[in-house]
Amino acid sequence: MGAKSITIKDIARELNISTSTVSRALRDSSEIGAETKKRVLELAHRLDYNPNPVALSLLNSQSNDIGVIVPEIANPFFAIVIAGIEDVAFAQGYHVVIYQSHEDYEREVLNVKHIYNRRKDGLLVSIATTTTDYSHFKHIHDRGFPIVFFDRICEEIDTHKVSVDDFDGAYTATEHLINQGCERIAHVSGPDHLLISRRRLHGYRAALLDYGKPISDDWVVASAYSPDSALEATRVLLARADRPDGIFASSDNIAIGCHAAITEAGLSMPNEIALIGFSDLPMAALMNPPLSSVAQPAFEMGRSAAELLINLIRNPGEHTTSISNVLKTKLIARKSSLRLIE
Amino acid sequence: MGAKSITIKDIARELNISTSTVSRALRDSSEIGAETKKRVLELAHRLDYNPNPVALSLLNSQSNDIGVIVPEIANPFFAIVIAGIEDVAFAQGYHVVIYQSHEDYEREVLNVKHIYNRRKDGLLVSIATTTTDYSHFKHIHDRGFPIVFFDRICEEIDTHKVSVDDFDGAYTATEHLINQGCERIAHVSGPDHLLISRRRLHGYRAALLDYGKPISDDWVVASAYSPDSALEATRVLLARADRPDGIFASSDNIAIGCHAAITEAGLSMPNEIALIGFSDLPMAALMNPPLSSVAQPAFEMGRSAAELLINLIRNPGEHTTSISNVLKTKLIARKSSLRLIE
DNA sequence: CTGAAAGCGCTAACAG
DNA sequence: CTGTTAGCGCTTTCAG
Repeated sequence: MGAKSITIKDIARELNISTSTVSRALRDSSEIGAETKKRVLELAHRLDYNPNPVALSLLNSQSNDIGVIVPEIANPFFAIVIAGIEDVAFAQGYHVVIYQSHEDYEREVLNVKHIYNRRKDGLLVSIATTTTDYSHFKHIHDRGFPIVFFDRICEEIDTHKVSVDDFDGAYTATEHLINQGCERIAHVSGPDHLLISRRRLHGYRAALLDYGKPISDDWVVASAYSPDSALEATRVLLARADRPDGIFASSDNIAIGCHAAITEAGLSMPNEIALIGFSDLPMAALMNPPLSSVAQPAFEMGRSAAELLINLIRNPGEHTTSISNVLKTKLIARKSSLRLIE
Repeated sequence: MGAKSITIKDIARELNISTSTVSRALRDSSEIGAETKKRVLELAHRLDYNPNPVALSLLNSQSNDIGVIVPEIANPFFAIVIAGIEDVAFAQGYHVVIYQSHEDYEREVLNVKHIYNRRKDGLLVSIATTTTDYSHFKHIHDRGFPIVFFDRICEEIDTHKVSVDDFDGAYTATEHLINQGCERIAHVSGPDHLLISRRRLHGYRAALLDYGKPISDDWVVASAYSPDSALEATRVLLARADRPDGIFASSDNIAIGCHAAITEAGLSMPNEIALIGFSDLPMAALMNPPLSSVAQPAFEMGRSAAELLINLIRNPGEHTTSISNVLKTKLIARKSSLRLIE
């Protein structure tokens, strides 16, 4: 198993002093003689002593780790959020441990257990699409474990949350399609039970209503947040007699599927049909035609969530009201929807 | 800090037996009476008892966690490799803890320390581009800590490695450009000190040599493995009097930069200039024109690396020769390079 | 079949 | 200023 790592005991023996003295010297306690302190520090350095974090963790029931659960790290949106989280956490001396639920409820439950049992100091989470029961979160939240939700938040639990203004972003996207002259605007939505899906759907409906455009359930098709699923859904949409001339997709991943279906059907973007997504992932600009989208401040979302969590960790018990930080989105118009020169 | 979690001590007290008996009953030891065993198990279940993994970890100096260090999870190639790793690890009862070096040497050193100190059971790593000193790996490897390198491997350390046949993949890509009628073939390479960069460069050179095509250092420009860096490099290349009519990019991320530069210069792909990348990331097919590439079996690479590592963990000391698993690549020809109908 | 005791590495009262 | 003791939660000899 390899050479044993050295402990304060080794240092104590070598120096003929007690382990507590070594411990105190290492932590630069004021009640240790300058001379002793120096000798300890020197030997520790020479021996390349490293405190055993596991022992610390057992002692304090804390780890300086914060757990993050996302559906998929392969999704660039989440990768960027994580970068934001790490940015703050690292600066505050926390290490970020990443977990993937793979959109699977069972896996999410396992991850939560792992995080709780391993004495992580807190949890940042964006819930899986298959999750409809929140008792695993409730369970640890009731025991005082710090949780902050981001993006795919859970309304049922009273704690801090960070999200974007999905309604507003969706409204703006739909409005944009209307401004470009679209008359029959469809929506490929995300899974129903996800709050972000519903909010985006509502924003879409509200814009149509405000502008007196036709609204119909036939124009709204549900899809998972994946290109494959969206491809299928869009095919159905395009096969209709009253084919839409504009599509607002609930995410860029969905928009990729729409994009493929439109290309496959031989329709021209944006003239025969205009398309806009949500998130503005890096690849949006690389598509052909480049995909319009609603940009989300992913990095900022990660930063904010991490800040709120660390606050919760450091000031436990302070039963102030839970904060819901709602970030602004930004419309990015590209060729997939730009019919007019603005 | 919330309700204390319950321990074997609680169970012991409740049942008026000793903790050791509880411990044994829980582990289904053969030397415990069926009756006692039943009562313990029942109470444990009723109380929702969970063993404290931190205590176990302190006791055994192991954690059932394996650490993985990648440059960036936002890179889909690594995200897929990780999925492969998780696939194997999860089935074997290990949890995968993901670390990012962000291509930063200092960060990589920190990650390695964390993994070693936290008593992770092993390390899977693809090294950062800025890493030129391998002593942090050497240090823990010398102490018997199990390490397996994948993709960006480190030759200096004698342990298992998983990579693809970079030379062969590069040769095939270059050969493909030659077959498509390219005469002046350039290469946008990755950082020099990365083995994969050098191997791909050599494959490129070998193909040109074999087919009697012109070879020149002017045709080879170095770039970081990022679109931005490649964009700059390609601009220089395209500004040359003897502009190339084919480019082999050392990775898809580099190819994205080449793609942008070519489009920016108003050149047509593949007729005026053909382009091929390396990795076949999902986005390659979505570009316009779709990007040709050399597919790497990323998932398989993850699986293989995890298997080798778990083997190393479970059979320590067995000083058999280190295995180098070299996986095959596959040419994926798309419109960015296909001039002829094959 | 079961209990008492020691110990993983470290810190924090409690004595000197 | 420094040492002794106890304990975080668990397993594992060693004694019954």
